[in-house]
Amino acid sequence: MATIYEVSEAAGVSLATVSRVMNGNAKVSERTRKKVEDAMASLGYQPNAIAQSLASNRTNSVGLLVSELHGSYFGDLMSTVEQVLKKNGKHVIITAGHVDIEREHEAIEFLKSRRCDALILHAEAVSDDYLRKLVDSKLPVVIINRKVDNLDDNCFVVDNEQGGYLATHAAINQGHRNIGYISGPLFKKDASDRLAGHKRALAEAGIEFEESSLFEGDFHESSGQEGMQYMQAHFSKLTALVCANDEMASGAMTAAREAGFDIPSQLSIVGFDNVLFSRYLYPKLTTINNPIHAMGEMAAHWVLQHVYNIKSSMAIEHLFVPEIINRDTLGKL
Amino acid sequence: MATIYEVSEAAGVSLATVSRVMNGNAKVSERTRKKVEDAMASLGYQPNAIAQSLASNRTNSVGLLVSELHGSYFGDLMSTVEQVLKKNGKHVIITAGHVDIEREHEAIEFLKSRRCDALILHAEAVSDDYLRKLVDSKLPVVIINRKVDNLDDNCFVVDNEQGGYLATHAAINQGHRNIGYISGPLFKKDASDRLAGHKRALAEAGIEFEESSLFEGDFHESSGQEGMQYMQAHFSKLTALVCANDEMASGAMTAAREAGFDIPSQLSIVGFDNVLFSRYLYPKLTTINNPIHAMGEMAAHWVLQHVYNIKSSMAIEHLFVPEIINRDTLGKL
DNA sequence: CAATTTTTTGTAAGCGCTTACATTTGAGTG
DNA sequence: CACTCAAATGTAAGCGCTTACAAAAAATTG
Repeated sequence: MATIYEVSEAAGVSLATVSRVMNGNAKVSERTRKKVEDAMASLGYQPNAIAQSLASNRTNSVGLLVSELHGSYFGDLMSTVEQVLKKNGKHVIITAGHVDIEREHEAIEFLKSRRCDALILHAEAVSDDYLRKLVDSKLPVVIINRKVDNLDDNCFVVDNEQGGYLATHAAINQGHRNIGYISGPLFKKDASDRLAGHKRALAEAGIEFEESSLFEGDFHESSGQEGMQYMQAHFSKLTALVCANDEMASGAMTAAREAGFDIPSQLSIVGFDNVLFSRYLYPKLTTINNPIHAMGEMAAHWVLQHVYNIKSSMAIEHLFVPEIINRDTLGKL
Repeated sequence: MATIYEVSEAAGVSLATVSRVMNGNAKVSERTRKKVEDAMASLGYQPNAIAQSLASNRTNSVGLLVSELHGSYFGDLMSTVEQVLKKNGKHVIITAGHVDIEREHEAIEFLKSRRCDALILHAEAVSDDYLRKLVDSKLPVVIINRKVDNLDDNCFVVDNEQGGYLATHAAINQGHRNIGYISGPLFKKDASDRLAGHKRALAEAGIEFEESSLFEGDFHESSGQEGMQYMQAHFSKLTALVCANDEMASGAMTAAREAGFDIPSQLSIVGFDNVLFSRYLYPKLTTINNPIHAMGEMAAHWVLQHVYNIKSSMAIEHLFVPEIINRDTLGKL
């Protein structure tokens, strides 16, 4: 692997000059630029990014923490962030935190040790305090899908409460009054916010919230099935079921079908997130759009603007509004 | 951010000693080790991985190229590889090639410039020659889901021909004789191998392959729909449809349903890959298991053994056998 | 206890770049 | 053509580590 020395020798110029043509910042005469470029080409020179980073204290890479590497939600997020950043010559280092405080910690430390220029975090387990300290340390950080007090400028969130409201409101609009709800793990802010929205819609329509109508799931497919089974046992009067994410909605649909319900004529279902596969389900899932794509894009642009001084026409917004996607699983009562 | 100098000063030892306790390779007396560790702790010292890499010519990171960052198939792959490697203190740098020769090239160059210790590639667009050169360059490379001549030791593949055979064979076993086939883009080896298997099953059963029974798709959902429409127009006698991946099977199912077919009583469908969502489909998709999880695991272990000398009990196998997953979309004729 | 061997520690030369600063080159003047 | 001044190039000091090699300290031996 050729080094900058060999290039400088082959081109008959100094190290500094080679570096200058590589980075294109300082001025170099046309003639020498040409010589250097020829030398690079003939040697197949490829700069050593590690050495560049060490010398310049800039890695041109941004760290991205997601909870899982698989799953539609994170797939969309990673894909979007990578695309925007790569388009601007920056690179993404992705790590997974697995919603575990230790592992999220470790992942963030890893990203820091790789000297990422900025961090984009979908951190669910670490504490608010930890995140505040991180931001205080002057490392540019953006936080996705989580609102941390005093860190408003760094957070990008969807209005989960409003999303929860919209889902239940849509069901009520179709005449439903006995509405089951499968929530996510309620210690998670987004899960409890969505539930709060559900309750608000209920209250607004003068429907009393019944404890037995609630099943606390874990955002995974299987807990949707369990939730549906729970409903049959404890809240069998339900005509509509609102689920706090699409995975659980899918599980609930399977269980409902196995129990002999036709969807939506006998049971309506509403999901949340609008992940890619929600439209592959049968019937196609009515759900709440979680603008994860828009958030990822925004996060990437924030980094571009704040860290790399690359301006874009995109105005930075911190709160994203969810909206209902009407498909085929919500029917009139 | 504290450096090794500050640690050495605080501990009253030399640079080298600090380095030694960090890496734990050379021997250091208990007393000094303790002093150094205390100094590190009190300074909150975190080694600079960039500097370590430059000095040691070892980054402890392996590059992973996938075609897309989203999608079940790649999600599974990334997840598996990351888990195995992280468990051994190695890190993964993920990039996407988007099945485009330029972008795959670029992605690989990026990984090389980041000085990855090894590369795990799911490269679909670059040429065999390019890959051979890469391997010749002494960079440890493992290639997933692609067989390159003379690179047998570096390739991990599923037997696609056998998979294609199994899918069609299963349909024939259920009495089907008019079997449509939606292939992937045939310039791709895996797509043409699967088709070859399909033809072998046909031939074995004494069924003549008809050109009109074949639709060449692109592995995406929408081409499954198009394929189904094509079948109705040009091969309407079909009673079973074999699709070269689950995405297309899902699209075909949607189109079939819209055309009024009941699955599987009026039309049977078989997929390929057994990605996660195939069991969320309704009816649950009968498909061929593509042991992507096993391949990812194997690839990671190969790297561990060959690059880092970390032995594991896992024996390296290069060919993976597919098998049929019987669910609900294939019925008796 | 001096001599020898072994273990522990220190010294210093890189790794391949960037960049402040110094020097050279080359127009542009009068 | 000597004299400025700006533009182009070169020099050299790091960036924060690792690691041969050398030196010192500790353990062993007769």
